[in-house]
Amino acid sequence: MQDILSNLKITINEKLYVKDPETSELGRNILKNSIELIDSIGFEAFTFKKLGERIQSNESSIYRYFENKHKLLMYLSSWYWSWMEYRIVFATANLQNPIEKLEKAIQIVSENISDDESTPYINEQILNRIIIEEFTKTMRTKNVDDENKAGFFIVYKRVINRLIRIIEEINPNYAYSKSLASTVVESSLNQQFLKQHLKTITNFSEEDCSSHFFIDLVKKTIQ
Amino acid sequence: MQDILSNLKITINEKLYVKDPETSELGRNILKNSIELIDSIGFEAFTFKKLGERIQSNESSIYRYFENKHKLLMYLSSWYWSWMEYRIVFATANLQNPIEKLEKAIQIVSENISDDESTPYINEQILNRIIIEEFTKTMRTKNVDDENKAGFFIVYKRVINRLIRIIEEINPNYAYSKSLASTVVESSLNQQFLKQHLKTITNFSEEDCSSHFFIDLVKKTIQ
Amino acid sequence: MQDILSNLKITINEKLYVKDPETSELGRNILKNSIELIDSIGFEAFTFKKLGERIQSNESSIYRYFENKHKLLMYLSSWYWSWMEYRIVFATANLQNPIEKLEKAIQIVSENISDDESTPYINEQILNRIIIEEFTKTMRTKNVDDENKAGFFIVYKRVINRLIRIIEEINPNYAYSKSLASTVVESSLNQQFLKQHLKTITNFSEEDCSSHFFIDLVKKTIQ
Amino acid sequence: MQDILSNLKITINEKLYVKDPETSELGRNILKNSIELIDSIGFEAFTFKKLGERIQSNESSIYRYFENKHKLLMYLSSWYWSWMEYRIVFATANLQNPIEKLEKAIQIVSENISDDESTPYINEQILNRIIIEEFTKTMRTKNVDDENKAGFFIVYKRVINRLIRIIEEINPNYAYSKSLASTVVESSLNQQFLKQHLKTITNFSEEDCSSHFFIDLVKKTIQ
DNA sequence: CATGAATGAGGCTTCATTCAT
DNA sequence: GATGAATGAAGCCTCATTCAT
Repeated sequence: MQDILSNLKITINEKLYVKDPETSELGRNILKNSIELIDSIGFEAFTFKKLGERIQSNESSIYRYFENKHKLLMYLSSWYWSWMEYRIVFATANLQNPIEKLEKAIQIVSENISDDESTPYINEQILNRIIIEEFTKTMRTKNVDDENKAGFFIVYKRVINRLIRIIEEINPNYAYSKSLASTVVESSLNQQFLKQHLKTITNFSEEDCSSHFFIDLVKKTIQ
Repeated sequence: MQDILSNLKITINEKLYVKDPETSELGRNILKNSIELIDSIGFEAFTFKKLGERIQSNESSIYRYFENKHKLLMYLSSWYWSWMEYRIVFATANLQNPIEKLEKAIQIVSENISDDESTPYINEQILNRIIIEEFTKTMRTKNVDDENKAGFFIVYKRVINRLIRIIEEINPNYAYSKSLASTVVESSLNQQFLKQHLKTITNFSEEDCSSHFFIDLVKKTIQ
Repeated sequence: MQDILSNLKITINEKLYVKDPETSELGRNILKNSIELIDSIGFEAFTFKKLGERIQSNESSIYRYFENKHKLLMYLSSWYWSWMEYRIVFATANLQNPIEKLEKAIQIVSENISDDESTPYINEQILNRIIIEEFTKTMRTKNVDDENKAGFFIVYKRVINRLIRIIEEINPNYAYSKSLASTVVESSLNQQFLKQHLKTITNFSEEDCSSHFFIDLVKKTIQ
Repeated sequence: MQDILSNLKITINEKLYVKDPETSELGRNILKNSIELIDSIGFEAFTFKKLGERIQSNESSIYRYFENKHKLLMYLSSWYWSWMEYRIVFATANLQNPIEKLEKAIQIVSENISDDESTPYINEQILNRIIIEEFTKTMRTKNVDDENKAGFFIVYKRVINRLIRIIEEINPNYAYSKSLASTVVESSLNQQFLKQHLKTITNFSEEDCSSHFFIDLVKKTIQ
C-alpha cells in the first residue's frame, strides 16, 4: 500500500492554495510544521507568524502558499479525507461481499490512525488529531454555503458517498442511507474526541477504537 | 408546561457568569440580544463592542456580567441543555414503558424547535440555531479538560445520561449505551446542520426532522 | 473676528468622525498633532502609529475618533473650508457693491494664511500648507462619487458657490460662472504650490500672493 | 499627423526607467497594461504584482524596466505631456496670427481626447483619464523638489512654456503670463475631473469640452 | 534577459480588557 | 452598579524589493 501512495499524488482543490505546497521544499515544510503546530497549540492560537518562526521563514512567505490560515486548514482537511478515501478504495477493492466491504470501510473510518510512512511531510497520526479537534469547526462558519459551492467539502462528501453506496448495495430499501453514512463518519470523529476528553459519555478508552460499535449499529439498522 | 417553566428558573453554573444576567433588565437584554446577534453574524464576528452598540450600552457594562464571549456562549449552551433536559423530564414523566420513554426523549432531542413563549428574553428557536452552529466548537478547545472539570459541560452530559439510562433500562446488556446516546444527541445536531448546508449527505430537508431515523436506529441497535 | 470664532463652533459632517474630536482633550490633541505631523512628513508617510507615538498615546486610541487616516484628512479639509467660508461671509457682510464683494472673496481665498489665534488646537497656517499639498489628492480617488454623495465635499462646494453667486450678481449673463469660480479656488491653491516648488511657471514668489492676478482675471473675464 | 508620430519616437527622461520599455515586447506590454490597470483600479491599488498577473509575467520582470510604480507613472505622464507638446507644435506650426495660435494651443490642451491610432501600445484616451486623476498627485509629494531637479517635470513645464510664449507674443506687457498659462493647463484637467464627479461646480457636462471657456478667459485677461 | 521564489518591514485594524468617574 | 474613555498587544495582510537561477 505504501508503495502505491508514494507514487500517487493526492490532488487538492486548486482554490485552496495560491501555490501548490507539495511542489517545493518550503511548501512541504509548511505542511509538516503547520500540522505539528496546530496540534500543539490549537488552531485558534495558530498564526502564520508563529509558523514562520518555527520554520525560520517569514510570515509573508507562507502567504505565497495559502491565502489565510483557514484555507490552510481546509487544505489539510482535504488531504486527510482524500487519504481516507484512498484507504477505503484500496481496502474494499475486489471484495465481493458488500457486508465485508461495509465492515472494512467503517473500520477504516473509525480506527485509530498511525503514521503512514510513505508521505514524509504529512504525519497522519497527528493530522488525525487535528481533524478530530478542528474539522467540524471548519464547516460551522458563515461561509459554508459558498465554500461548499466552491467544492471545499467535495472530498469529505465523496468519502460519505462511498459509504452510502455500500449501504444501498446491502439494502436498497433502507430509507436513510445518507444520514446513516454521515452519522457514522462524523460520530466516529466525535467518539474519538469523547474518549480523550469527556470520558463519561463514551464506552471507549483511549486505546480502543469504536469500529465494532459502528459496524454493529449499521448492520442492525439496515438489516 | 409554560406555566411551570415561568415559575421554575433554570440554574446555571455560577462560574459561567460574574453577575447573574437573569436578575436585571440589562442582564436579560444581554441574553436576548446576544442570541440574536450571534445568530445573525456568527460567533467569530460577535464582539462585546457590537453587542454593546446593539443594546445601546457600553462594552464594559457587559463585562459586569460575563468575563468574556466564550463564557457567554457557555452560559447560553448550558441554558439550552437545561431547557432540553427539563423538556425530556416532563415528556417522559409518568411513562411506564421504557420504549415509549426512549421514543419521546429522542424525539425531543431531534425535533425542530420553536420558541417557547414562557421565557421572554430567550428565543429557543434562535438559540437552537446557535447551538447547531456553535456548540461543538465550544468543546473543541485547548481548555476542554479544565472546563469539563469546572463543570461547564455538566448539563450536556446530564441530558446524555438520561438517554443512557433509558437505553440501559431497555437492554442492560447492550455494550455501548454511552456511545450510542452521545452519538444520537450529537448527530441530531449534525443532521440539522447538514439539512441546511450539505444537503446531499442527509436524507432530510429543512422542514423534516430526523427523529424517526434516530428512534429506528436506536431501537434496532439495542434490540 | 477672533472673538466670534471662539464662540462659534465649526460643524463637521458627522460621518467623518467616530467621536467628535473637539469634545475631548485627546481629540483636540489628535487634531493639533495630526496637522503638524502631516505637514512635516507628508500624508503618505503619516500613520496613526506615528501620531500615537507623538501624542504619547496608543494607535488604537485614535481609532476611537477617526476610522482611518483618510477620514481624518477629510475632517481637516472640511474644517479648513468651513473656516474659509466663515471668513468670506464675515469679510463680505454688509458690502453693497458686488465688485467689492468679489475682490474681498477672491482675496481671502488666495491670500497667504497666518494662524488664527482663536482656535488653539488648529494652526491655520500649517493647515493651509496641508491643504495646498493634499487637498486635491483627497478628491482624486476611486470613491469620490460615494464620498461626494455622503457630503464630504459639501463645504468645499459651498465656498465655490458663494463665489459663483457673487459672479452672477455682477454679470448674470456670463455663461461659465461655475467653472470660473471653481478654477479660481482650485488654481489659487495651485499657484501657492507652484511658487514653492515649480517656480518657473508662476509669476509669484513665496511672499507674494496671487490675489491681484485672480481678481484681475475674473473681473476682465466677466466684464 | 499619424504618419509622423509613428516615425517619431517620444523621448523620455532616462532617469525614469531602468530599461527603455519601448524597445521590447514585454516593455510595450507593461506600458499598455499599466495604463489599463491604473485606469481600472486606480494608482493607489495598482501594484507591480497585479500588473505581473495581468501580463502573465512575474513582478520581478517589471523591475527590469521601472524602479517602482511612481517612476512608471512619471514615465506615463512624461509620455502624455510629450505627446501633448507634439500636438501643439504641429497644430500651431506655420500659423502667423498669435491669437490663432493661442486658440489652437488652448483647444488642444483642453479638448476631449480620443485614441491616437499611431501608437498601438499607448491608448491616449485612457491615458488622459489617468492624467486627470493622477497627475497632480504626482507632484504633491515630499520629493517634488528633487524630482523637479532631476527633470521629471520638464516636459510638463515645456508645454506650459509654449503657452507662456504665445501669451507674451500677444501681450508682452501682461504681468502674469506664467501664472495664467499654468492655470489654464492645470485647470483644464480640473474641469475634466469636475464634469465627471463634482458636476455642480462646473458648467460642462461629460461630452462638452472647456476650450471656449479658457480661450475666452485668456483673451479677455491679456487683451 | 527574464523570471520564480522568498522575504522583511510595516500598515491598518480589532479585540479584549482596564481604569476612572 | 453602570458606563465612557483609553489602551496594549496582536492579528492579518500586502508591498516593494532582492536573490538565485
